[in-house]
This record gives sequence, C-alpha cells and structure tokens, in this order.
Amino acid sequence: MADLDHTELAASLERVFRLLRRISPPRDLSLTAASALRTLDQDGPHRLTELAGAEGVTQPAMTQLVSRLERDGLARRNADPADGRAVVVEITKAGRALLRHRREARVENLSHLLAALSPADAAAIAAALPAFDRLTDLLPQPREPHTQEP
Amino acid sequence: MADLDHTELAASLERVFRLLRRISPPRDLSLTAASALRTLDQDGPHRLTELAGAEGVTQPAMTQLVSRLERDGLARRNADPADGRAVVVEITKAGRALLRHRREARVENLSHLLAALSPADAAAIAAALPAFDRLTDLLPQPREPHTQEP
DNA sequence: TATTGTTATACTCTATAACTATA
DNA sequence: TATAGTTATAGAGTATAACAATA
Repeated sequence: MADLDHTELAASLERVFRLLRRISPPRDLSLTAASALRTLDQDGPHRLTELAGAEGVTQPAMTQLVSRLERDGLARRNADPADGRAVVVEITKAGRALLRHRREARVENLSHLLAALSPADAAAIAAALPAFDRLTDLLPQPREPHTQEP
Repeated sequence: MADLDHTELAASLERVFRLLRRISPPRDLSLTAASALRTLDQDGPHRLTELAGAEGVTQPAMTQLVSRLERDGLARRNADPADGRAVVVEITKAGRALLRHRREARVENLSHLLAALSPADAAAIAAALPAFDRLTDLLPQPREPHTQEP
C-alpha cells in the first residue's frame, strides 16, 4: 500500500481545486453564495448568524449575501416567532432549481473528462471517494471567518 | 472494483473544495493571486496576456492583479526587449517565500486531519492521487474567463 | 448588559468598454 | 489594422466599526 505524503496530498488537492474551478465556473452564483444555498437546501432554514458561521464569513457579509439572494429570489428572510431580534433564512423553489441546474452542469462537464480517463484511474478515484468524505468530515466545525477571497 | 458514479464524484469534489477552503484560508493572498504566483514560480516569467489566459481572467483583471502583486513586492514587471508593447511579469524572492510559507501552513493544517484518518482511508487516498493528477491533466487549456467569484 | 442583525465605509477582485502605444 | 497593455467605471464580496432593537 502506498504511503501518504502530506506535501504531495496538499499539492494534489490544490490541483483538484483548479479542476473544480474549471468544471464549475461561478457564472451565476459565487462560491460562497452557492455554498450557503446548499446549506439551506440540505439542512433547512437557518438563522443569519448560524449561516455566517457555517460559511466562515462575518455577520455583515452574510447580511449582504442574503440580501442579494433575496433580491434574486433564491432565498427568503422570515421573522423568528420565538425571538424578535432573529431572522430565519430559507431557500426558495427558484433557489433549489438553480442548485439542481448547477449540479447537472457540473456532472455534464465532468463526464467529458472522465470518458478520457483510464478504467484503472477511474476505479482508484471511486475507491478513494469514501475516504475523502471521511477526511472532510474530520473538519472541525467552522471557525474564524476568512479574510477576503475569492 | 468500484464503479465511478459521476454525480457522486461531483458531490465529493465539492466537499473536497470546502476542505481546501478550510485548510488554506486566503488570509494573505486571494486564490487567483496565489495561483498566478504559483504559475510564475513554476513556469517562469510570463507575459501579462499569457498569465491572464492561464488563470482564466481578463487582461484588465490581470493588469490590476499584477499591480497589486507588484505593490506588495511579490512580483515585478519588466520590459520585453523584443516587443515594445509587451510586459514580462516575474516573481520576486519575497513572492517565492510567501508561496513557501503558504505551502507549509497548508501541510501543517492537513497533517492534523490526516492523523485522525484510518490507515486504510489514507492508503486509498494515496492510491488515488496519481489518478486525480491525470484527471486534472485532461483539462483543456483555460479558455473563457469566469464571471466573478469569491 | 449581551445578542441579533443592519448600516457605513473601505478594499479586493472581477467584468466590459474605451483608450494609448507599438507592430 | 491588429495586438499588448492600461484606464475608467460598475458591481460582487469581504472586513471592521458603529449602531438599533430585542432579550
């Protein structure tokens, strides 16, 4: 069995990152917007503060992001009956539809690449996916927000 | 041998992407800035237009990015003796040092996670890395620039 | 007094359009 | 006329600081 060189893995992940940028260019939705929308889709409505924490951005940044999502009809702010200060953010039907379209486009783009990959390589990747998922599950729950990006 | 479900792979890559965002938060350098700097580090000096194409951004965007890199002492513009219109961009020592520090920090962050991963999972990931690299090599050379991000 | 969210301000990063200088 | 690069302008996305409203 091959040994796992951390430096090699880090470099490889970086290349995977560029791969992802290519097969999923942020035409319609920024990465953070898409990620927040996915959180709302999979885990249901969230408070604005929770959402900011989950995505690793500040509260003001999330206020603005949610405002843009709301303006575009992808999410909705609701009052929290239990707490007059709070806001509960919810994904809309249009938001779900957009996520679905993005997923399909990504798979479509990937398929072209995969068709050119050797069966052995495809098998190696398939075998590693569960391990990758467990790796990401090891992530500590989000913490301090980033500084800038892209 | 496991079969490779494209939808599953796309979803998994997306999770890897979040993993990367976590282990490599863009504190000092944006993703595009880091990527451009890496290109200059690995492949040597480039014309501004080449760099824009390689990173998938427009020429004006690269003009500004290079200006910021230059302002921060990470890259340098040189005149092209062979073409009076052209500019050749080069990484500086400080630029290389910054890349090195980022790499080390990323490996450091990854190591903590990997220590908690089972040997079997680590082996599966190690076995898949070459396949991932071949997958990214299949990417067509960059084309139309993205629209926005973060 | 502490928490939730918003507003104000500033900077990065990106795009398109219009421009300058050289080939 | 075409190419390389810059400048002008606009908008997304982010941060910190200051604020309002509710708990």
